[in-house]
Amino acid sequence: MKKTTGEPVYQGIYKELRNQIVKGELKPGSILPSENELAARYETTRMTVRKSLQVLEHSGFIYSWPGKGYYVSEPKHHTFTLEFQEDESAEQSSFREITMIRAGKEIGTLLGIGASARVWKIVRVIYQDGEAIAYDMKYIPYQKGMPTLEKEINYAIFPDIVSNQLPPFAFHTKMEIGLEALSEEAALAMKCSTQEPVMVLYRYFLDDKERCIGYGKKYLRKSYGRLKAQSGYLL
Amino acid sequence: MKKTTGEPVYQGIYKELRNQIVKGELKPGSILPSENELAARYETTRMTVRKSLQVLEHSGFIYSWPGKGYYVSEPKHHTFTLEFQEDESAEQSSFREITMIRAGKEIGTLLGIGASARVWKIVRVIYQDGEAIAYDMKYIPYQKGMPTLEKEINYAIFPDIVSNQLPPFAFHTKMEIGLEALSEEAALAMKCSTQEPVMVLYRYFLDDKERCIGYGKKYLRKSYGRLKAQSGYLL
DNA sequence: AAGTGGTCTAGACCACTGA
DNA sequence: CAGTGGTCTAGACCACTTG
Repeated sequence: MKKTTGEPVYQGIYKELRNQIVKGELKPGSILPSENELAARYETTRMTVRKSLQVLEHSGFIYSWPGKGYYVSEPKHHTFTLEFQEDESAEQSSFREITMIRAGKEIGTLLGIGASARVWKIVRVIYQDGEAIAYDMKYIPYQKGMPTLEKEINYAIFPDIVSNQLPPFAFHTKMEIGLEALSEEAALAMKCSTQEPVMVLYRYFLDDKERCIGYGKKYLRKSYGRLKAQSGYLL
Repeated sequence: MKKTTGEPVYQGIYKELRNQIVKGELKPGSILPSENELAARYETTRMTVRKSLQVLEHSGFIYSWPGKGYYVSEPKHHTFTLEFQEDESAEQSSFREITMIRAGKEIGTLLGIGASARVWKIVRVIYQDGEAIAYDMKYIPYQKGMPTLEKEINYAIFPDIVSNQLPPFAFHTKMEIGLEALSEEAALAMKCSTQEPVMVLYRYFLDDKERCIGYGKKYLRKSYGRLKAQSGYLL
């Protein structure tokens, strides 16, 4: 293929194939031309064609079946991406409180420790325009040799706290979104009526062996707004 | 590098580098050895090393800066993946109703059509163990030449409906998760008390020009359970 | 047996970054 | 300037699928 512009050859091939898929000329399940045929058609080599196909594969448009060929994928319209940043803009407007408590049965079970084990409890109230919109609770098992948590807690973003104990790529998070009534404790701190319905974000920080090393629960009042998620393909 | 097992060379290199990152020996922001140095160290070629690095890059562990080198990324602990399947298991237990209505102001605005335009409204109640757990509403602009929707509606999964009009890769979805009180209409159909708090999933089906071609609203009662999301890295 | 994708080699030229 | 990653070539051998 002639290089008429500064655009890499493989990107041109990628775009042509992608457009055929997006337009529906190549439907899910149908097979693509083979690497050799594409290489011949575009007057280039297999490796360059493979680069195009790998980009298509990563973008979710196609998959390969060794010995057979490349096929157009079924689009994953059920997979969403949700960005959840922890109160980055709310630093000043959030009030915090740190206490050391006994885990208790519920938290102890979640964290895989005894009910009488010591646990840091970190509480924040998130305000917006002078109104309390969320109530955040974090639970972290206490360990000897832990850095003075009170000092570090200024950066009470969850991943950062956990990162003090584990390398940052050594853990992952599971999140659940549910519905509850506001607890008395939270209602009191937010100065609103108890039993008010709220969305709840449950967060589990897990190490590589799926052991829970941190648990968070966050009440979101209606005024917090909606959580947003996206599904789709990069065009 | 000697091939002692059937494992590809690039996978071995990938795993070694990945383990160093996961263990924290290579921290976010630090630079990796250059392609040439890795090629020499593993007694292979640049192209093979590049394959390893590309896998690492796709997995989110590193990024490249042309002219400088490869660097360890900051882990994205704030990006979650949420799978939301539409009631696939509930086929038999869901009741449906299809009507054609005038869009009205709210729906008309969302769909970018006039308030008096015709719109299909598709309603389903989702049951589980004899109890209504969710109430689903979908709105789709009526168009001439549309296939008989009543017939197609047996497959009333949203992406499939939209696919009748557009190729399956030509649209994407935005979703929002919020909190509301149950509408009278929904409470009536589900035989529960009106004003009951529920989670709400708002879904917007958008074409490549961000025009809304379908809108959905789904009430989830507490008994529906929690939505689940994950963030993390493949090890 | 012929065709497919998966892996790998040993070069090449380019644009870019930093000393 | 030397070093880096980005692109590209023209081959090669392998395991797998299909007729």
